[in-house]
Amino acid sequence: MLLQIDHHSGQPIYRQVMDQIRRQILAGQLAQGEQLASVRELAAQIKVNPMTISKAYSLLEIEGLLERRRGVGLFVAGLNKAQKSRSKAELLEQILDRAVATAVQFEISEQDVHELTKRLFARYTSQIRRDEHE
Amino acid sequence: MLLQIDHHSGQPIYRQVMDQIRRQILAGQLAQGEQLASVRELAAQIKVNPMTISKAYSLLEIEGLLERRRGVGLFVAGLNKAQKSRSKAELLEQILDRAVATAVQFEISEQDVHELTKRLFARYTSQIRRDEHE
Amino acid sequence: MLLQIDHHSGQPIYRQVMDQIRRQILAGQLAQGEQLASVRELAAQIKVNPMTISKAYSLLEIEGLLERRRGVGLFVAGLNKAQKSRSKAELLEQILDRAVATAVQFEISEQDVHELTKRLFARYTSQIRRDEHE
Amino acid sequence: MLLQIDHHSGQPIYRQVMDQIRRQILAGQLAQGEQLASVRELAAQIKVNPMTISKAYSLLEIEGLLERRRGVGLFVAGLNKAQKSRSKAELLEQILDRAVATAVQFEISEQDVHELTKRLFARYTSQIRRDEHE
DNA sequence: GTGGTCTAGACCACA
DNA sequence: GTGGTCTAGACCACT
Repeated sequence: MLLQIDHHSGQPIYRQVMDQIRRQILAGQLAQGEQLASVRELAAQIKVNPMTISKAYSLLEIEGLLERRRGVGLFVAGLNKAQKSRSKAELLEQILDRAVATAVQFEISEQDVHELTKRLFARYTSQIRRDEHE
Repeated sequence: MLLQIDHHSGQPIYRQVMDQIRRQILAGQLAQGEQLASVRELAAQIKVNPMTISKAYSLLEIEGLLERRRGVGLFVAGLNKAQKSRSKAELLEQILDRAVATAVQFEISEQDVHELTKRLFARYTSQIRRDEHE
Repeated sequence: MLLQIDHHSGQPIYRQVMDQIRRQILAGQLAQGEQLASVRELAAQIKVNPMTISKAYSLLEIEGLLERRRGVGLFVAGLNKAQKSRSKAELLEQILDRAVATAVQFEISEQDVHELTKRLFARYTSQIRRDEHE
Repeated sequence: MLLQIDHHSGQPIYRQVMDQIRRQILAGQLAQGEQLASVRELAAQIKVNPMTISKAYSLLEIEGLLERRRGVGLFVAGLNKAQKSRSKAELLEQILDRAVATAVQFEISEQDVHELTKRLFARYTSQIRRDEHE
């Protein structure tokens, strides 16, 4: 499990951990039933206080995304495909809505937004290609 | 000056004030040279402590968006068009980038994002039409 | 009487007025017995509230640098040469002391300070030459 | 960390704190990565309200001189040598410029300024020697 | 433990 | 009238 923590973003670390794990589960990068890294292991990896990881895991368990098996560890909970794609769509719409609202307020045209979107997609695609060739 | 404060968002009030004023300045809804509502006035309007408003104003002054005239009040600072449109574009790109990154991670196609964007724009446009007919 | 007011310096306007008049008196640019511009006149010239000028004048009167002649106006008070050159030396030493203290704290050598001083003097000298040719 | 606060200087306390910490960082007396005294600790030491210290620290963070580590404390930010010596030179030049401008206005010769500077340096040097023998 | 936010209320400086 | 500073004390979020 790869996590990127930005200590200077103002965003609490436990939230950054939660967000990234949640996204990986929705994206299928963390498969259902898969075991997560232990609190200590993950804490050591990203060099933060174990309490911080524990908090993130607990909150994800409350959300129903993780399942605790006592004495064993934490696992990715089952989530059917419909739920998953609904969650994905909702999360995307929520973020995109903020972008569109901003564009409308700034009187930036739909056309300009469309072109900017294309540019950003192209950037990610070329990024991925580079990663694959490494 | 109209501000919407959400006391339960977790986002600090002074930041909400800053964000909304910053956006209004960039959008031109607050014109250059215009005097802002006084600290006490705005504080009374949104029912918070004057210090909270004062803090928001001070930080915006440090950012260079506001200008103080001692004993008189605070005014929208001069900002040339180029700076303004650059700031607007940057803010939009920053938000849109998150949306695209999310779509890529979730393997949602550029086409789907485009259509969702269209839907969201349509929603705002009809919203504005309704507002105009009031 | 020429005054330069910087509205963005943080320094109160009435203090800027006081400092500049005090310096001009010490430098002899405002001669003993000379009449000062009236409160209204000066206020109009530098575009500030007349109360601000009035405050500056009153404080300078208390300091003994100005003399009020009722119904006539304010005049530069008498100050003997010895007092004047002592005041000048004191003011300069006070400012220079801060510079030296800073250099010592930053471990900038006396030699470097000397050379910087030379450069700054040269800058002012060429400035004055330009002014004289205008 | 030693700070001298003058409660009667007219200069706001939070600014005095900022100026002194800024100078200590530039002078290297506070090393990069070093943890600062906690808000409560420093507040107790100089007997002011914690918010006053907090304000000073926050503004220095905005300036980029300090770095926050959430739940841990504040640390001196990394600043490369070039930036540091540039900042030092700028601060010194700014102060020295005022001294030279004053001398020019008062028609005090460059030679006299030079000698005064020497005297002031000598005073600080002997001061330091005394401190070292204590 | 750390810093951040907010309040209520006081007093000051400025124009 | 304007904003700026400071206090005392509360509560919260983070590690």
